Amino acid sequence: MGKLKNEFYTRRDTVAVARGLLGKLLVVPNKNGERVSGMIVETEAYLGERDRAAHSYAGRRTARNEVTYGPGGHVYVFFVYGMYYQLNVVCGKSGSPHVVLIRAVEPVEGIETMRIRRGRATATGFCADKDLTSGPGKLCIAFNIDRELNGTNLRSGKIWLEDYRSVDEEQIAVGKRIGIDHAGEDALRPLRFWIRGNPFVSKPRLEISAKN
DNA sequence: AGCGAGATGAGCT
DNA sequence: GCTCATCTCGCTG
Repeated sequence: MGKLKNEFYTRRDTVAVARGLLGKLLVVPNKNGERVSGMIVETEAYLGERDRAAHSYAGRRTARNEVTYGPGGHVYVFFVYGMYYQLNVVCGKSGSPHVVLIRAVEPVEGIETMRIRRGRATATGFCADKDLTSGPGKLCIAFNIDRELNGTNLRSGKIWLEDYRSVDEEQIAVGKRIGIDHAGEDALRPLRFWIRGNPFVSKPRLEISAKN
């Protein structure tokens, strides 16, 4: 169960990384060293300066997205909607600000820890298991991911990815990315990937084709 | 089971 | 000022 090598993030195109991340295990140990982990079931590719949906579109390089201009194999975490964080993996080589957004995982280890953290975000203090990590904001709460992790190397001891399950190509569903209607034609591109039928996928019904 | 509003802050797409 | 790579709750039916 070793951490994924750096080449996983740097050597292939971003779509291949987004597909390849399905079935991998996201691990973020807590302060006691307990493993909190989940299998990635939904991703989106953001293709840098020529992608209207990307933060770096048209060369907008700012303090916020600076780490996306660095080498692949690091984490890009940003704050959105005044309340939520989003976890991304930086891909490719320095100067090419491509990322893959991790949109959903299936809980594997540390599930009780996730229940406590997610319960704090609800009025009742309770969170159904199917809602623990079934969205980009939810999984950041369940894994305690915030801006402190921005820029962290994925081969550090704070957050990493491991091999876990292999996913056949025909299990991968493809669709439009979520929440980027402002991106014009790029909003239609088939850059969202998920494991068909997995109950932790955030919006399963938007499949536009089974193959790329 | 599906919508609309509200929460909340950072960057202007 | 307004727009978000969102989520929860409360209303409808």
